[in-house]
Amino acid sequence: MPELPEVETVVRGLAKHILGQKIKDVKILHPRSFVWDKSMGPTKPNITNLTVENISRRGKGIIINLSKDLSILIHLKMTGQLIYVEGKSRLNFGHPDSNFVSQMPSRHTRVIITLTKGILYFNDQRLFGWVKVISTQEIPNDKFIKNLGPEPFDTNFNLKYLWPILKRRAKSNIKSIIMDQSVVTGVGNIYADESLFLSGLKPTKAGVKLTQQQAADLIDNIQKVLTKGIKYMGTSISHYKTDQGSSGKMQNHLNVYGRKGLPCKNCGQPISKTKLNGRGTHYCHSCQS
DNA sequence: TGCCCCCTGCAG
DNA sequence: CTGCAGGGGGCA
Repeated sequence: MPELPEVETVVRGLAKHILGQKIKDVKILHPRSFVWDKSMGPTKPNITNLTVENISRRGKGIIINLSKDLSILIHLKMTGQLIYVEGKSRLNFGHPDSNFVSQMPSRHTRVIITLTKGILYFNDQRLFGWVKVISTQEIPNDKFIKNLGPEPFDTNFNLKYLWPILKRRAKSNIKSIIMDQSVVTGVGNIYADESLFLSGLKPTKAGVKLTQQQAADLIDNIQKVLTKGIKYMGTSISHYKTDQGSSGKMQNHLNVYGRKGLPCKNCGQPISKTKLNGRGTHYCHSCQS
């Protein structure tokens, strides 16, 4: 899925377009994709006529606050998309981005939320993602939200915080540590590989073996790579699209991810790809140790 | 704290 | 046909 930069891009786009709009209708095309918090009782909550008051992000989760103290929590997981189409048109001709998702609903549309001025489509090929209705005050107790560590740009994601974790998780490789959402939120497979490349660290390196300087640099590089990802509106390699249905541009600026066999942009040696923690893992054999 | 699993679809 | 895909929950 979308990692932090992709989710942040979607959140910023939605904030620009749907704030203040009222929900006119909700259509559920696949029951797996639409759930609600157990505190809401056994029957499907009705969110029609509620107003979109705020949109934010926590880790890779999207939080849409509605009126009447209700909220929608959304996780895109691997293949989720949230696409907003202004007006009632189903087709969008002449869009400048050739990768624009031209027809909504698509084959993988799971939930359709009709708003006052447009329609919000939740698409999800693999059905791992979800749209969850929850009372706003219950959000901190949500299973997904509760487990999240600090945001990567939060000042308390610092060496003093990370160092003891590296010491404690003595057997864990550094990639699995930075991808653990309870350690720091928002880093997924692409940006983990990219930040480890910038740090000159092999993904398999034991976290406990990092020096304090390396750990501090890693924090810095995680922030740098995520900032760059946001600047380029995310990485569109397979399913990710912005809220406007266009592709991100960060795939053109990656150093290692998806570059197996291509020359390292630093030393020219071919980029290696292996499997680590069950995930495809890219690195430069010569620049990272 | 690793590993299997949830799914669909596409490349090899 | 098998393996793989940007996530994370539940389970030893």
